Order: sequence, then C-alpha cells, then structure tokens
Amino acid sequence: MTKQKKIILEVVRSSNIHPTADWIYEQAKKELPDISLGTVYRNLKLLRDMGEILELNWGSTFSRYDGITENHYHFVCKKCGKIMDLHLRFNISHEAVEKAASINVESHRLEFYGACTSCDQD
Amino acid sequence: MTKQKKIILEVVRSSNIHPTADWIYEQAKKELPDISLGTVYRNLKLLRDMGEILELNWGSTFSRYDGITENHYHFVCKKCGKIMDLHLRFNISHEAVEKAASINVESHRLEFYGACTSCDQD
DNA sequence: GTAATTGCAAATAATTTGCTGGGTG
DNA sequence: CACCCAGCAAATTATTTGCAATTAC
Repeated sequence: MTKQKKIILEVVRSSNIHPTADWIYEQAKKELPDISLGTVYRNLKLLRDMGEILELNWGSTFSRYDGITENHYHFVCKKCGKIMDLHLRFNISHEAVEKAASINVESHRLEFYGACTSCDQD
Repeated sequence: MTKQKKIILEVVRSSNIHPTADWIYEQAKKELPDISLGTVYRNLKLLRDMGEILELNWGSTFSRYDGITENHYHFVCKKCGKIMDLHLRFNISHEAVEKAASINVESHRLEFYGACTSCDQD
C-alpha cells in the first residue's frame, strides 16, 4: 500500500460523483503534485481487482469508479451523464437464468436510464 | 440506404455471435472488398440510431453489436467473452426506482456474468 | 536488500473525423 | 448538378506499457 494508492482510494471513497480516472488524477495531484496518470490507472485497476472499488464502464467511452462496493444498481442520466446509486432490491433469480441457458451465473449488473430531475425540466 | 449500409445490416442480422466492428468489417469485405473500416463504424452508428441494431458496450474495451432489437438481456462468459441472448422476463419495476429517487426512468439494461458450459470444465 | 512501484513518455486500441472524389437521385 | 456518402489516412480519446529510478517493507 503505497501513499499513491492510499490517496487514490481516499479520493474515490470520499466522492459520490462516480468519478473518471482523469478527475481522480486531478484530485490526487492536490495531495501528490508529482503523481502520474499512469499510476492512477495502475492503482485503479489494482484496487478494482482487490475488490476495494468498482469500475463502471457501461454505455460510455470511458470508465467511472465507485467507492461503494456492496451490491447496488445505478441510474444514468442520458442528458447530463450523472450516475446515481440505487439501493433497491429486485427479485432477480440466477437460478432462472441458469435453467434457461445451462450456464453458471456468478453475478449480474443492472442499470437504469432516463432523465434526472434537473435535466427533465428542459 | 447505400449498398454498404445494407451489407453491414445483413452481416449483423445474420450472425448470432454479437460481433465486433472489426469482425463485421472483415465479413463485409467479402462482399465489398473496398469497404473501409471508417464506413463500417459510421454505418453501425447510423443503424444504431435508427433502431435497427443494438450496440453492446459493457465491461469491455470495445463494442459488440446485436441484430436483435427487441428487449432482452445478456449473459457474458468471463472466461471466453462469449455473449448469449437471454429471452427471460424479470419483474423490474421502473416505478419503484422512480419513487426511490425521483427520476424519470425510460429503460434498463441487465447483464449476467459467469462461466459458460464449455469454459466451466477447466 | 530486494522486489514492487513510481514518473515519464511513448505505444496501443478502438473509434472518430477531415478531406476529396465518386455515385445517385 | 447538388449533395450525401464512401474511402483513405490522420487525429482523437482513453488506457496501457517499457524503462530507469525510487520506495516500501
């Protein structure tokens, strides 16, 4: 656990905007002015593999990161791109999928799309 | 509807492997040897905007395309990357999401991850 | 002390775009 | 004959990687 990795984890955990690698890099620079973007990418990948953060890479040309690792879903505003956490449960049965396709299901991801309240006014 | 666009749509529709842009390009070249990759990308985007095909861009560094446009879910094998269509229904209520977060939900996407039968044997 | 990790810069991968010319209505 | 679209190649975007120097344990 280098100081770079620690700062990167702190930045992701303390933000609720599901930041991009670039945003994380800018924030980390405030603490460690010499940190490089390559280090940010390397550590984000390590932290993701360690299960400390989530990488969100759906429906976009770039990844966003989430410091909340417990299972939850997301809402994405199609207009402004904002991502919101949804702590809701649905009855999504892995068994039903396994029966239908004879596969071994480990996890699932669910994402909702639409317009957020501030964008909906336009 | 140029002949290039028509061939690209045919290629996507006639395949069930959720092909990448590159694979589509290779197939299209068999019909139109001088077609360019830029044209493939341009037409895939046009066809997606027309609602003729789906672009699948989850959990990967590149997009895949699906000629089946009716709502359905997908299973992704974590080992071999194969994508399978799942024609199953779940009770996923947009109203529940809207109540929880006061947003306007238009659509959702659901994807399952695990190992397919052929990969599960390793 | 040694192995892992950094900063830097160059490389890569996927996709997009500018330009010019050809084909179509 | 006006214009949309193709082909080509260069540009862009996000991310990854090679390397020499530094740091962590």
